[in-house]
Amino acid sequence: MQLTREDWIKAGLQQLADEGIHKVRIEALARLLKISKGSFYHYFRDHQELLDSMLDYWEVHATKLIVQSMEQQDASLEQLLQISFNRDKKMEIGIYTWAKYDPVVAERLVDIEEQRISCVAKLYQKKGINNAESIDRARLAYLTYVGWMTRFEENPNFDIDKMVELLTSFSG
Amino acid sequence: MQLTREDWIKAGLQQLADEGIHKVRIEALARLLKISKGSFYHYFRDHQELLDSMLDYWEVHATKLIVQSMEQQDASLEQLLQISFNRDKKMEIGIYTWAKYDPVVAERLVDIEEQRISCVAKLYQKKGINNAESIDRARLAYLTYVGWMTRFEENPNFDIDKMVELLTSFSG
DNA sequence: TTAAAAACATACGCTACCGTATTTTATTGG
DNA sequence: CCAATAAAATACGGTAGCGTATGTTTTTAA
Repeated sequence: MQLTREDWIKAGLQQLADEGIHKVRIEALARLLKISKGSFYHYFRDHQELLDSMLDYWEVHATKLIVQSMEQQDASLEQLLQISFNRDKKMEIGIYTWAKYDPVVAERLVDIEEQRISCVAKLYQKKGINNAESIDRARLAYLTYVGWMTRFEENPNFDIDKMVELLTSFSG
Repeated sequence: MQLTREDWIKAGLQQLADEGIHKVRIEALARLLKISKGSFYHYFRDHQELLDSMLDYWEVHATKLIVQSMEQQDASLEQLLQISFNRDKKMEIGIYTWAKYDPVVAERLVDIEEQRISCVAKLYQKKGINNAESIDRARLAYLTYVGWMTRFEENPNFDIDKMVELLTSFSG
């Protein structure tokens, strides 16, 4: 079966999730796809173009669509946080770690995370919390999410339910 | 002036903080230290031994000493969080990112973070919060810290004071 | 002072990548 | 069917890094 450009991108993203951005190498992907590396250059000018394409692909498939569906579905704050904390995080943490090495990725991540934060902030407002505090609380929830994503695989002592409970309870 | 083993370790950690673990290369460090790479092998058997030594060094100098001093100095929760959020984080984030690529580093980080968490939990208890909730709140604060460490450089919209305020206020 | 040891420099072979050039095989439209 | 195009394979030269071997300088200790 003939490969497509998208096959290379998916293989790159899979490798990113499994091994990190530094293992996203043309020859390694070619081995995984059981094809010669020569054909890679039919679909991409160079290694960088693959990386760019991977980020584009992820941005559309893993983020924009999710934010949209959350805005539509009218989910509760608790539900949104539970969904966020429970989704498969391997790809996501791969992207975040990648951003630590690539300023272009880092920049695009800021846009995405600000979207996510304002999404959460709206749900805090729905619970009757004022505008300013809603944003602060959304930022806190988001940072907790990033921290959890970073550490939950290595340290199993973090209880999602407890975190969500604390993040969604009012302060006195 | 003659170099020491510690000079190589410090250079390695500096490179880790500045460029990440993947740029901690023998020949790159030799260039930085303005010395030939041949002499590296006088102090270390191989590249891995340098990495091991770097982790040892960091564990002693950046963590054990800090935890000790905090336990002694009888600081408040707010003070501890402020100090944690304000310290230079470049080295720390370098280590955490490194852990994503190296299971040995990841494992040692679990011990360290559990120490830190129980340290924070004790301060929550001092404020009159019961044992179980203190630990949950300490975990929340810790995850927020990790998330903030990961993102604050790229996204300046996170306000430390607001985060500390939310983390230290009681819930109703 | 001088021989041994430590520190440092140089040169080498090896591997894993990159990107290019060239050739071979498949696919497709006229 | 058969050119023309696309896809894939092969072969090449180049770079960066590893670890070893070997040679040179510097330091140390008897």
